[in-house]
Amino acid sequence: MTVRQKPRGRFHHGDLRRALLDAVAEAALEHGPEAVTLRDCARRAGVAHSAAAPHFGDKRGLLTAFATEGFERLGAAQEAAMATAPRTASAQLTASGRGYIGFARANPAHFRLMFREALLDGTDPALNAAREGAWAPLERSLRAGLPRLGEPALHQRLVLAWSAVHGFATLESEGAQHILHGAESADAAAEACIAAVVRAALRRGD
Amino acid sequence: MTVRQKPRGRFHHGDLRRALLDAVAEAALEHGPEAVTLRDCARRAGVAHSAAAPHFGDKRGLLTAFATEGFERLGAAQEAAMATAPRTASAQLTASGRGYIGFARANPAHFRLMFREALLDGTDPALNAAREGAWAPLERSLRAGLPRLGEPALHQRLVLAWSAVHGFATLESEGAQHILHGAESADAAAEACIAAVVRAALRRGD
DNA sequence: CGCCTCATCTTGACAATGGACAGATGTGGC
DNA sequence: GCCACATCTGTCCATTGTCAAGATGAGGCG
Repeated sequence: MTVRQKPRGRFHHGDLRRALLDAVAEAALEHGPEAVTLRDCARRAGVAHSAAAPHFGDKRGLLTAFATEGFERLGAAQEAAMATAPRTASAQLTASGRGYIGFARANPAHFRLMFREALLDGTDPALNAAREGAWAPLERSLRAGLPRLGEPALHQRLVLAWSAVHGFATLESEGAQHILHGAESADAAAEACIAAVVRAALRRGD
Repeated sequence: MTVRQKPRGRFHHGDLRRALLDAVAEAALEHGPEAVTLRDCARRAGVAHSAAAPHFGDKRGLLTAFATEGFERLGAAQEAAMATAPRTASAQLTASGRGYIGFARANPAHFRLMFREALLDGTDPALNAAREGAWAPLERSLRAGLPRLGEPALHQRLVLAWSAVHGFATLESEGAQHILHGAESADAAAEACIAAVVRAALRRGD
């Protein structure tokens, strides 16, 4: 009756939980996030088609766990970039944006799946915690850079920065590269976008 | 063998093409864009599940036609907003953003489906034409407002504005309202975001 | 060591889906 | 009046996600 969430030891398969999550990454990269199939993931992991049930419950559970891992890595990418940047507010904010867009670029299918709400379990506490954690660095750096701004005004800056960075990453990973980049290189477009966002977000005055 | 009451139209069905597209809109609104089912759409339209083939080919064709219609309406929403706004560059750009976000708000499921590249036929000429047409108003108004800016710099402004407006609309329609709005009203958040984008996009200097 | 509990995994079944096909049925051209 | 053809129906098939029942092996306890 008691369902143990954490499998303690490796069982028949070495680590099926990890193997299945890796299989999701593979499948999402090959055929797109919405085309991920439970049976295909099981095939990739070399197990029967219902072997995922003890670990993730159902397909939604598997994708939710995958998305949770994505949000954790998205937050970590920002933290890593910020750790090696100067402690200036603008440098920290720039690093956060670079980490965000960098993660979306390095893991386009993973990134897209993280925002397919219909495929995920929105009530999962781990997912929500990871999601909050992923957008905390941006909020923290912005709040540190604008200490005297009131709460509502600060929230507006946050929405602006979040929208622009997320919008760029989304458009890029969604197949609209031809629109975004034009004749320029992808990196230059990203850098220009981040710079503009940082300037607008840290602008003085209400 | 359920007896179906056929509407007395010219043909078997009055206008099945339109009925199916409306069914897609209904289904997408109820269960999300990725949960749209060909058979369910056919049921809503009161026809057999293979009746869509002559009109749209397959499911992807149906969704592609639906997305195409969405891009056309997205462009029209911006044009309509711009037509009633002053001819100032900033007013035109603001109106364009309002039209964009307004469409995404009024048709959240439609808007989301338009950017599910994996569900659409990216080679469809009508889709691509409508997509270009939808983002033309923003480019036109920005280009008119910055006549002396060089091409690459102008492109960067375009990317910034497009990213921020699209990012806001995406986050809002993707179920991240709790993050975006905070204690504020949704309209205030949108207006503040648009205002910041217009200010940043029309800023003088490279 | 022997056994026993239980999580893990397999097999088989089921309903639902998308696509393909042959055939019925109405529409418009001749 | 008659025929070519687009439209629509019913049926079949492979695939999918989920469930139920059974096999398998790990680790605890005597």
